[in-house]
Amino acid sequence: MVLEPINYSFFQQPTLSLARALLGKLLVKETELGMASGWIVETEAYLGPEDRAAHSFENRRTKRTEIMFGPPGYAYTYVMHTHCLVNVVSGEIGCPQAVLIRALEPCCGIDLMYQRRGKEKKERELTNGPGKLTKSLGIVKEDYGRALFKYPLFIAEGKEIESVGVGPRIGITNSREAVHYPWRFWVQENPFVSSKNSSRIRKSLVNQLLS
DNA sequence: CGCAGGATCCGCT
DNA sequence: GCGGATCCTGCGA
Repeated sequence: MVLEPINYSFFQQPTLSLARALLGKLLVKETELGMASGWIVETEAYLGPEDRAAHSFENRRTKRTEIMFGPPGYAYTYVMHTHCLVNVVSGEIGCPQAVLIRALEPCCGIDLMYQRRGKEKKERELTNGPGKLTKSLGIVKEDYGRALFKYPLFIAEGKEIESVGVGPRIGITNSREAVHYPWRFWVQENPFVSSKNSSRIRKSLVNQLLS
Protein backbone atom coordinates (compact mmCIF):
# COMPACT_ATOMS: atom_id res chain seq x y z
CA MET A 1 0.00 0.00 0.00
CA VAL A 2 1.41 3.37 -1.00
CA LEU A 3 0.38 6.18 1.28
CA GLU A 4 0.79 9.85 0.61
CA PRO A 5 1.29 12.40 3.38
CA ILE A 6 -1.46 14.99 3.69
CA ASN A 7 -1.09 18.57 2.46
CA TYR A 8 0.49 20.92 4.95
CA SER A 9 -2.50 23.30 4.78
CA PHE A 10 -4.57 20.65 6.59
CA PHE A 11 -2.86 21.66 9.85
CA GLN A 12 -3.72 25.34 9.42
CA GLN A 13 -7.13 25.35 11.08
CA PRO A 14 -8.37 26.06 14.59
CA THR A 15 -7.44 23.34 17.09
CA LEU A 16 -10.97 22.13 17.90
CA SER A 17 -11.71 21.92 14.21
CA LEU A 18 -8.44 20.05 13.61
CA ALA A 19 -9.26 17.60 16.40
CA ARG A 20 -12.52 16.71 14.60
CA ALA A 21 -10.92 16.73 11.16
CA LEU A 22 -8.29 14.21 12.29
CA LEU A 23 -11.00 11.59 12.88
CA GLY A 24 -10.92 9.11 10.00
CA LYS A 25 -7.46 10.20 8.84
CA LEU A 26 -4.59 7.71 8.85
CA LEU A 27 -1.64 7.92 11.20
CA VAL A 28 1.35 6.23 9.57
CA LYS A 29 4.83 5.29 10.80
CA GLU A 30 7.52 3.56 8.81
CA THR A 31 10.49 1.96 10.53
CA GLU A 32 13.14 -0.61 9.57
CA LEU A 33 10.61 -3.28 10.52
CA GLY A 34 8.06 -1.99 8.04
CA MET A 35 5.06 0.24 7.91
CA ALA A 36 2.12 0.35 10.29
CA SER A 37 -0.90 2.61 10.18
CA GLY A 38 -4.33 3.14 11.69
CA TRP A 39 -7.41 5.29 11.21
CA ILE A 40 -7.70 7.88 13.95
CA VAL A 41 -10.90 7.24 15.92
CA GLU A 42 -10.39 9.35 19.05
CA THR A 43 -8.70 12.71 19.74
CA GLU A 44 -8.48 15.33 22.46
CA ALA A 45 -7.77 19.04 22.01
CA TYR A 46 -5.48 20.91 24.41
CA LEU A 47 -5.94 24.65 24.02
CA GLY A 48 -2.83 26.03 25.63
CA PRO A 49 -2.78 29.23 27.69
CA GLU A 50 -6.36 29.12 29.00
CA ASP A 51 -6.61 25.34 29.33
CA ARG A 52 -5.67 24.16 32.79
CA ALA A 53 -5.26 20.60 31.55
CA ALA A 54 -2.69 21.55 28.90
CA HIS A 55 1.05 21.27 29.45
CA SER A 56 1.27 24.75 27.94
CA PHE A 57 -1.23 26.25 30.42
CA GLU A 58 -0.42 29.94 31.04
CA ASN A 59 2.09 29.77 28.18
CA ARG A 60 4.41 27.58 30.20
CA ARG A 61 7.43 27.34 27.97
CA THR A 62 9.98 24.64 28.74
CA LYS A 63 12.15 22.26 26.80
CA ARG A 64 9.21 19.85 26.72
CA THR A 65 6.51 22.30 25.56
CA GLU A 66 8.78 24.21 23.19
CA ILE A 67 7.57 22.42 20.05
CA MET A 68 4.00 23.66 20.66
CA PHE A 69 5.14 27.28 20.33
CA GLY A 70 6.24 26.65 16.77
CA PRO A 71 4.14 26.10 13.63
CA PRO A 72 1.43 23.39 13.48
CA GLY A 73 1.90 19.97 11.88
CA TYR A 74 4.73 18.62 14.04
CA ALA A 75 4.79 15.78 16.55
CA TYR A 76 4.75 16.50 20.27
CA THR A 77 5.71 13.25 22.00
CA TYR A 78 6.29 12.83 25.70
CA VAL A 79 6.63 9.98 28.16
CA MET A 80 3.91 9.22 30.70
CA HIS A 81 5.19 6.69 33.27
CA THR A 82 6.49 4.01 30.93
CA HIS A 83 4.44 5.00 27.89
CA CYS A 84 4.96 7.39 24.99
CA LEU A 85 2.03 9.61 23.91
CA VAL A 86 1.78 11.48 20.62
CA ASN A 87 0.14 14.83 19.82
CA VAL A 88 -0.28 16.86 16.65
CA VAL A 89 0.95 20.40 17.27
CA SER A 90 -1.77 22.90 16.35
CA GLY A 91 -2.32 26.65 16.38
CA GLU A 92 -0.27 29.41 14.84
CA ILE A 93 3.30 30.21 15.80
CA GLY A 94 3.34 31.45 19.39
CA CYS A 95 0.02 29.77 20.18
CA PRO A 96 0.92 26.52 22.00
CA GLN A 97 -1.93 24.10 21.28
CA ALA A 98 -2.05 20.40 20.40
CA VAL A 99 -4.30 17.45 19.64
CA LEU A 100 -3.65 14.18 21.48
CA ILE A 101 -4.25 11.01 19.46
CA ARG A 102 -6.05 8.65 21.85
CA ALA A 103 -7.05 5.68 19.69
CA LEU A 104 -6.72 4.14 16.24
CA GLU A 105 -8.39 1.42 14.24
CA PRO A 106 -5.57 -0.73 12.79
CA CYS A 107 -5.19 -0.41 9.01
CA CYS A 108 -1.92 -1.81 7.65
CA GLY A 109 0.98 -3.56 9.37
CA ILE A 110 -1.25 -5.46 11.77
CA ASP A 111 1.26 -8.33 12.06
CA LEU A 112 3.89 -5.79 13.08
CA MET A 113 1.54 -4.38 15.70
CA TYR A 114 1.05 -7.84 17.24
CA GLN A 115 4.81 -8.30 17.19
CA ARG A 116 5.29 -5.05 19.12
CA ARG A 117 2.38 -5.44 21.55
CA GLY A 118 2.34 -9.22 22.10
CA LYS A 119 0.77 -12.01 20.05
CA GLU A 120 -1.72 -12.91 22.76
CA LYS A 121 -3.43 -9.51 22.59
CA LYS A 122 -6.89 -9.06 21.12
CA GLU A 123 -7.00 -6.84 18.05
CA ARG A 124 -8.88 -4.17 19.96
CA GLU A 125 -6.05 -3.99 22.51
CA LEU A 126 -3.49 -3.07 19.87
CA THR A 127 -4.51 0.56 19.54
CA ASN A 128 -7.39 1.42 21.92
CA GLY A 129 -5.36 3.82 24.08
CA PRO A 130 -2.78 6.59 23.60
CA GLY A 131 0.13 4.56 24.98
CA LYS A 132 -0.90 1.39 23.15
CA LEU A 133 -1.15 2.95 19.70
CA THR A 134 2.34 4.49 19.89
CA LYS A 135 3.77 1.11 20.80
CA SER A 136 1.90 -0.60 17.95
CA LEU A 137 3.15 1.92 15.40
CA GLY A 138 6.66 2.20 16.82
CA ILE A 139 6.28 5.89 17.71
CA VAL A 140 8.88 6.86 20.31
CA LYS A 141 9.92 9.95 22.24
CA GLU A 142 12.69 10.51 19.69
CA ASP A 143 9.92 11.40 17.21
CA TYR A 144 9.54 14.65 19.17
CA GLY A 145 9.52 17.56 16.70
CA ARG A 146 9.18 15.42 13.58
CA ALA A 147 7.12 16.81 10.69
CA LEU A 148 3.75 15.05 10.25
CA PHE A 149 3.50 15.81 6.54
CA LYS A 150 6.31 13.60 5.22
CA TYR A 151 7.95 10.20 5.72
CA PRO A 152 8.53 8.40 7.97
CA LEU A 153 5.80 9.67 10.32
CA PHE A 154 2.75 11.34 8.85
CA ILE A 155 -1.00 11.88 8.54
CA ALA A 156 -2.70 10.64 5.35
CA GLU A 157 -6.21 10.78 3.94
CA GLY A 158 -8.42 8.01 5.32
CA LYS A 159 -12.15 7.51 5.21
CA GLU A 160 -15.26 9.56 5.83
CA ILE A 161 -16.76 9.55 9.30
CA GLU A 162 -20.50 9.06 9.78
CA SER A 163 -21.04 10.60 13.17
CA VAL A 164 -18.82 12.15 15.81
CA GLY A 165 -19.16 11.81 19.59
CA VAL A 166 -18.16 14.74 21.79
CA GLY A 167 -17.47 14.77 25.51
CA PRO A 168 -15.07 15.57 28.35
CA ARG A 169 -11.44 14.52 28.20
CA ILE A 170 -9.96 11.56 30.04
CA GLY A 171 -7.54 11.40 32.95
CA ILE A 172 -7.23 15.08 33.82
CA THR A 173 -8.84 14.92 37.26
CA ASN A 174 -6.79 17.75 38.76
CA SER A 175 -7.60 20.36 36.17
CA ARG A 176 -10.54 22.02 37.94
CA GLU A 177 -12.93 23.77 35.53
CA ALA A 178 -11.12 22.30 32.50
CA VAL A 179 -12.32 18.82 33.54
CA HIS A 180 -15.71 19.61 31.96
CA TYR A 181 -14.65 21.08 28.63
CA PRO A 182 -16.10 18.89 25.83
CA TRP A 183 -12.87 18.67 23.91
CA ARG A 184 -12.70 14.93 23.30
CA PHE A 185 -13.91 13.68 19.92
CA TRP A 186 -14.49 10.12 18.78
CA VAL A 187 -16.01 8.09 15.96
CA GLN A 188 -19.43 6.88 17.14
CA GLU A 189 -19.89 3.11 17.35
CA ASN A 190 -16.20 2.44 16.77
CA PRO A 191 -14.94 -0.41 19.00
CA PHE A 192 -11.39 0.97 19.16
CA VAL A 193 -12.36 4.12 21.07
CA SER A 194 -10.37 3.96 24.32
CA SER A 195 -12.90 4.48 27.08
CA LYS A 196 -16.33 3.15 26.28
CA ASN A 197 -17.53 3.14 29.83
CA SER A 198 -17.66 6.56 31.38
CA SER A 199 -16.57 5.50 34.88
CA ARG A 200 -13.44 7.62 34.72
CA ILE A 201 -15.46 10.61 33.65
CA ARG A 202 -17.89 10.07 36.49
CA LYS A 203 -14.93 9.78 38.84
CA SER A 204 -13.56 13.08 37.63
CA LEU A 205 -16.93 14.75 38.11
CA VAL A 206 -17.09 13.38 41.65
CA ASN A 207 -13.61 14.76 42.37
CA GLN A 208 -14.81 18.08 41.00
CA LEU A 209 -17.76 18.12 43.41
CA LEU A 210 -15.54 17.25 46.37
CA SER A 211 -13.01 20.00 45.64
C1' DC B 1 20.26 17.45 43.97
C1' DG B 2 15.99 15.64 45.70
C1' DC B 3 11.26 15.04 45.18
C1' DA B 4 6.45 15.20 43.68
C1' DG B 5 3.30 14.45 40.20
C1' DG B 6 1.22 12.92 36.09
C1' DA B 7 -2.99 13.66 28.97
C1' DT B 8 -1.28 5.40 31.14
C1' DC B 9 -1.42 0.37 31.27
C1' DC B 10 -1.87 -4.05 33.29
C1' DG B 11 -2.99 -7.59 36.46
C1' DC B 12 -5.50 -8.93 40.19
C1' DT B 13 -9.87 -8.52 42.78
C1' DG C 1 -12.37 -1.03 40.40
C1' DC C 2 -7.84 -0.50 42.45
C1' DG C 3 -2.99 -0.07 43.14
C1' DG C 4 1.62 -0.51 41.53
C1' DA C 5 5.04 -0.06 37.95
C1' DT C 6 8.75 2.96 37.05
C1' DC C 7 10.03 7.37 33.89
C1' DC C 8 10.83 11.82 32.94
C1' DT C 9 10.20 16.72 33.71
C1' DG C 10 10.07 20.81 36.30
C1' DC C 11 10.67 23.26 40.28
C1' DG C 12 12.63 24.73 44.61
C1' DA C 13 16.49 24.49 48.02
